[in-house]
Amino acid sequence: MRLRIAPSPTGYLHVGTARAALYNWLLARQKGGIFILRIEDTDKVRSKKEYENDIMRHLKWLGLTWDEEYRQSERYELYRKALLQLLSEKKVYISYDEPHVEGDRRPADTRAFRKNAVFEFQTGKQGGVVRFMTPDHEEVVCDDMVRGPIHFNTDDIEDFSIAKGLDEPLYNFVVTVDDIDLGITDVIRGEDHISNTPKQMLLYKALGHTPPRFGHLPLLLATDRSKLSKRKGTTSMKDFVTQGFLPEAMVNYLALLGWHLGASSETGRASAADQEFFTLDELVKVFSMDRVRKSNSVFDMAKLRYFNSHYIKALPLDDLLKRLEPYYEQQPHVAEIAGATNHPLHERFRRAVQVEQSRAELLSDLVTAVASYRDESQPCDPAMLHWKIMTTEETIASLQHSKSLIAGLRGDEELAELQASLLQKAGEYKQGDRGALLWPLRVALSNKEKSPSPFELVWVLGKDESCDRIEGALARLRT
RNA sequence: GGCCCUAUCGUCUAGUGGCUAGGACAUCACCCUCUCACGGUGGAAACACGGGUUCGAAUCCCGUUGGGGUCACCA
Repeated sequence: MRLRIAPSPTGYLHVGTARAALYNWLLARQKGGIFILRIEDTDKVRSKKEYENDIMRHLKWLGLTWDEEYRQSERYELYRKALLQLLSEKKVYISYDEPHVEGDRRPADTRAFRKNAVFEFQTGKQGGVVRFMTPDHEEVVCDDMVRGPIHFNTDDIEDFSIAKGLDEPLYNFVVTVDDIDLGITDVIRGEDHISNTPKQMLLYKALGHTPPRFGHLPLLLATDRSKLSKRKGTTSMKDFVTQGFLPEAMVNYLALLGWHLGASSETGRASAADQEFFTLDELVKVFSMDRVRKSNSVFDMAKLRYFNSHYIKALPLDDLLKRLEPYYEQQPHVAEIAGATNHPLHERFRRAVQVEQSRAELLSDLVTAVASYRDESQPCDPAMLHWKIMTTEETIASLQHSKSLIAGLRGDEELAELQASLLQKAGEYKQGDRGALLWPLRVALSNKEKSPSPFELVWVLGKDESCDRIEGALARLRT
């Protein structure tokens, strides 16, 4: 089994391309086949090396490694040979006709070009286009892996162009020549290629080969059910990366968009126990084309984020710390602390990550959250420190009480131990109204209305920094 | 417009002739709780429509409507 992903380097790796790559890769790995990356760079004007690099980088980021690599720009000899062959067999012809009359948007009657057909390029004449001599009244049937047989009538297919001159072969032609040459057995691609399929099947026949199996995947749609475009949201893999998505989440979500394992119970009814979390390795085992859906799917950022937070939570701390590294440039001073294990604030940083881990949906958010644990944060609005209808005197008393409790700590307590002892003290304070003790403490430590619990904050900041912050808050209250 | 694909909660989906139409995300309520998250429990929420076939249709057939793709000397 030989499969391929054939992106054209005219843009950054698109999420739709990534999904097609994933499905091809999964099948190849499952069947012990070969997964090929073929860069379709015959469009010399729009193809850019930058895009090619981006596509490769992000396929790797997803974990989709390839076994063979080709570039169409390096294979022109192959296309030229095939073109000459078809020309000599008069299965294609050269046309110098203009495809469209000026101002006319109707499709041209390309078959009419046949009356001026020639089979050799005229010297000195510009703009000869090679067209396929599409047969009349023939049925072409594509037995699609996801849709079943799709019927086409060749009368609906024009004499499509396959090359500009001898040295500029066009899409349908290069794809076919390459897929034959590379021995591609299965073509899994987007539904937008369905209309190309009969043309390519015709070319297979003309070149004396049997077409591969085709499988056309449903398309990814924006929330308004229109085509997924840059304006409608994130589409390129590199943007998902900078936003802080994990490849595990991306792979998992993409796999589920158009594919489903099916219910595990015999009744056929799904239950909460049904699996929706899959690693790449698990997908290799259970993925199958016959469970691919036929209809298009809307790309839902909210669910992707849900998967992302799930995988962030599941990451071991050291692993998570490593994944965070690319995001430090958004918070330069974090990089300094995180990078040096002997930095005085390094342990605090690690603890901050640990505390924020369960709260973050995106890696970039996590880095931002962690950055607020540094020393030089601004003192807060004293009014925020009051719990319910506490007076300034009561709040001061509360904070002083907290401070004496924290000052009495050994300083190396585990989080659970620390929480238990502080919680007990809070229960004894003010008839068990914990907020009277915990709210001012938490606000004094975080300078925020919303934050992790004061226990976690003390654990992260340490005894000394915690006392300093409480002292700072007290000073503000007294003025 | 021609050709092609497609149609279950807002979204992703389970379901292949008999189900109180199930799950997940999102949403709402409650619980947990000093706040925000996390977590837990519960609720609201769907078979596009019209004809058939059948004892019986979300499931099969036809049509309508909606959505999508494609109609380049791009890929």
